[in-house]
Amino acid sequence: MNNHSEQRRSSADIATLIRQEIVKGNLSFHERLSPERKLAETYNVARGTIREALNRLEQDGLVKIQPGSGTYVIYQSHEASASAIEDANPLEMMDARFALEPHICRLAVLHGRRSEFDELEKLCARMEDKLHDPTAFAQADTEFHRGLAKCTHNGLLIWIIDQITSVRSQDEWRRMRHLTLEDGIITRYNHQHRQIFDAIRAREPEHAANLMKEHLETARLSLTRAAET
Amino acid sequence: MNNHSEQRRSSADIATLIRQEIVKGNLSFHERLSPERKLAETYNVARGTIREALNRLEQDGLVKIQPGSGTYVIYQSHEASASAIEDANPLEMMDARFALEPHICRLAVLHGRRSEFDELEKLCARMEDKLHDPTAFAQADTEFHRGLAKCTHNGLLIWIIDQITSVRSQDEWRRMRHLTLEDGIITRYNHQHRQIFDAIRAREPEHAANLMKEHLETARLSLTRAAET
DNA sequence: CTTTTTTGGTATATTATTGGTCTACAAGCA
DNA sequence: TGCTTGTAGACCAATAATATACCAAAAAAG
Repeated sequence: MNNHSEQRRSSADIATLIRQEIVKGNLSFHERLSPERKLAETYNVARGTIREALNRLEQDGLVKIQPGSGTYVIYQSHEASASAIEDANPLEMMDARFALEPHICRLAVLHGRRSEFDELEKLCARMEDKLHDPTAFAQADTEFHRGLAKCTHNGLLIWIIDQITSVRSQDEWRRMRHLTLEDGIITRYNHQHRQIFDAIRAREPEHAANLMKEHLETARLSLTRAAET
Repeated sequence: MNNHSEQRRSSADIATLIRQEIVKGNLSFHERLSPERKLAETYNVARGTIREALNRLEQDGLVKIQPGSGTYVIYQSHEASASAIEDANPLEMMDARFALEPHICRLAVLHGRRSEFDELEKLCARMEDKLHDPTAFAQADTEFHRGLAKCTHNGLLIWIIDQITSVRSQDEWRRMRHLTLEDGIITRYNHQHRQIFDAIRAREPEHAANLMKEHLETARLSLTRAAET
């Protein structure tokens, strides 16, 4: 409304201005605001006024003031996180894998090359080796499933698997995986992986697809069980 | 708003800069970052600051620090790999649909609501109406298959279908579609769509899935036939 | 294989920056 | 007048960034 440059601005005005910067996304999550002295300069206002505004914003939960360090934005703008794939939940992902991976097994049988099968075998060995290291196992597991996709020689399918995997590697997940990946489960997964691999190398598409379904069913079960605890 | 040149950069700022490099794709999957000392030089900042930033990025799961070796990107940026979808060919897409859509039919039976089925029926009617307008038919067809995905209530699957569809709508495609979409084919598609829809409304998951496989087989055949001419 | 180089990990003293606090003063308003 | 609010400046304590040196593991060179 008013904006004659030489007007005195209240702390509430400043708070509004900075709040707008934040929700508009000019200042994004975890970003540090300019120091109070600098803000005072840019807004042409005394430092005390800035401080009052910032305290207000902190009470509103937009900002965290850390003495000696700075003032940081703690507010997730909706636009930033709404990337559709970002907030897929575990069960959605399992359904997507259920759709894709059995058929990927069939295609792997059809189009896979010996060298790629050798790769898969190495990955099986690595997973069996990492029985007591859930993190390393999970990584090898991801590569195994990606390796299956690579056997199809279908760039689109590989891309889709990669996208799904990128969901899999989100933060919330890592915690859940620690819950689910006990030694017993890993042993079982390894057995299933090996079976799937054998079926593919033996060029038995339907068998491989069915084994994959079993495998995914196992994974889904341990997921839901972990979710209940 | 901040950093008019002469502001001291905090580790948070550095973390933000490097994070941007990664998500923009300047630093891609499995790539090694410059050594810390070098980064300190290029960002004009002390090594400790770089280290703090990198530790942050590691906690965020963007990066893996390997002592004695280097720091590696472990994050696949969506934007960077988006090109993979640009140059997918028709047959790759058909295989992907073969993997996805039959299972989508099963899930549609499980989770679909009456209102969504009504939507599908309208789309069937619209397609039957557009027997002599290939462009309009193709559009309704796309919406029908997307509608099936919506019945699953699985945001991830819907997203994937949308991505695949965006491949479908490329230029080269439209030409091919004119070749393939004669009246006879459209009639046959309509019949199959109607069958699939009936099976879903009758809550017969396997039947619906099999009908979808037939449908896709038909589509693939007319594609390959068009490619030969 | 051994040696050298590179790389991240750690420690520390120093310096600079930043928010926190206090005081004195001026401007606007009831 | 008396109250509130913004201004200006000084100083403090907490924190972070710097600069430097040295270590251990990995990688590269010989």
